[in-house]
Amino acid sequence: MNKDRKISAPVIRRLPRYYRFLGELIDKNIQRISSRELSDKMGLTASQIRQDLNCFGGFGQQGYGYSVKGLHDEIGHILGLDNRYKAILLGAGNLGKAMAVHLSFEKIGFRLIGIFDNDPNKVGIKINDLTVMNEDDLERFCQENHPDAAIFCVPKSSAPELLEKLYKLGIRNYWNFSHYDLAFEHDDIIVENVHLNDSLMVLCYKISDKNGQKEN
Amino acid sequence: MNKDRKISAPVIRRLPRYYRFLGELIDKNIQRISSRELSDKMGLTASQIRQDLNCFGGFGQQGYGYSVKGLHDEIGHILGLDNRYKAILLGAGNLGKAMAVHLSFEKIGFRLIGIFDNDPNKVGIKINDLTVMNEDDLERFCQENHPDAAIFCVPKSSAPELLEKLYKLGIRNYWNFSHYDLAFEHDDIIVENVHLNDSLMVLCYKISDKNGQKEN
DNA sequence: TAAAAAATGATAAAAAATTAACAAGTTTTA
DNA sequence: TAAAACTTGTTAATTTTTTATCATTTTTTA
Repeated sequence: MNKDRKISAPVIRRLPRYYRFLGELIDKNIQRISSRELSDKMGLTASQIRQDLNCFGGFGQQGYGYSVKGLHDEIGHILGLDNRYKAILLGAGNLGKAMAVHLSFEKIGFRLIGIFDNDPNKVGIKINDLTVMNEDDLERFCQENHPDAAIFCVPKSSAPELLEKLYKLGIRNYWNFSHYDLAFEHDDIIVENVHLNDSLMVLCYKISDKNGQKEN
Repeated sequence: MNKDRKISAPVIRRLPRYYRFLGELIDKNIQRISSRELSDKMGLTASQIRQDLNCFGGFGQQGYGYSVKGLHDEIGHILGLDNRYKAILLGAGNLGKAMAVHLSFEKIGFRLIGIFDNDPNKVGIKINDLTVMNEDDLERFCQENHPDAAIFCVPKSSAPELLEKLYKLGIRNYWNFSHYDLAFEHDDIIVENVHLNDSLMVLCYKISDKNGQKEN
């Protein structure tokens, strides 16, 4: 699929953003766009957009630009959004519930097939059309359904142990919300982190930095 | 405070992670650490750690290393975590509620002082010790309380309009969860984005990429 | 229909970020 | 107490990422 393997992380992280902006253009019924116009909208350089896209192939046409729909589809395909990776959610607390309800998994490559919690009060609750299961059912469930990925919405304290359990059950891909860095015990797992605390701290830094500059 | 202004974004984004790891060392009663040891734990190079820290000053000592507690405090201070920036939360849906309940604002530079929603069914609900207010009360509330930052947990569709409202009320700092890029209408605002969709798409890419490599 | 304008993809240049190397100083060991 | 082992902060080298340039092709205009 890819031109020649190993796309750099910065490029990959920009792809979803391209995808989003192109989606908005589709909604506005715009059919073609040049790297220049897109760069204006997105606050990037046109050069960067062309460079990024050319990691995967020449999707544009000289003198014309890019087909919005065509490029949107291409990027969706590059990201693998046409997959339906089976995901299970660990932790049905506020955060886990929010993720289950808030996200449109089906549009972005996943299907949520199970929700687990070890709190008996949570077991049995319905979220979307799934019933929260006890963590004791994990083994049976995984053997029957072979989930591809796990969404980690558990407290830091239970993260390491739970990771081991899931690793033994064959799960290698993780979306991690716990305030804990997975991925050190095993070198064959993929982890995408959402460190909310870290993000808020960065905002705190930026605010403090701005205020500091004013004072100078 | 800073040695000489303008710290690069990659460095800033690593600071919370250093802070977290140092916090764990404190919990384990470890009092000193070398850049080498820390780099092993964190999966970085020792050189990078020393380089990063030296953006802000020489916190270590030759032959000894760094005082864990001292460095933790320094980084917390650099991040501005000793502030209590007043934050309001917009959107008391699943996601907003999760943020309010899940995060320890007070430990990371903020204080949550108000929650707003435009859904009458949500107004009046208690989250933590705050009662959800109607968005019509925003103006009065802001004039009385002067919040420093807004946490954006609203749907994409209402994001642009709400941003304008808050901008007019003087709010310049945003933590953005909406699937929308703020920060183009105004060049004097600070936005820290948490694009959950984007993050999940990146995971999707990584999984697809790994599978693709296997097939090759 | 011919010239001008516009736009890509590719290559080259520049800038930024990471890693390596090392002098200078501290701690530990024997 | 003297030598060996460590470790930082800094400077240099390397690598990565971003930006600029330009030949080539397409579209638009007159």
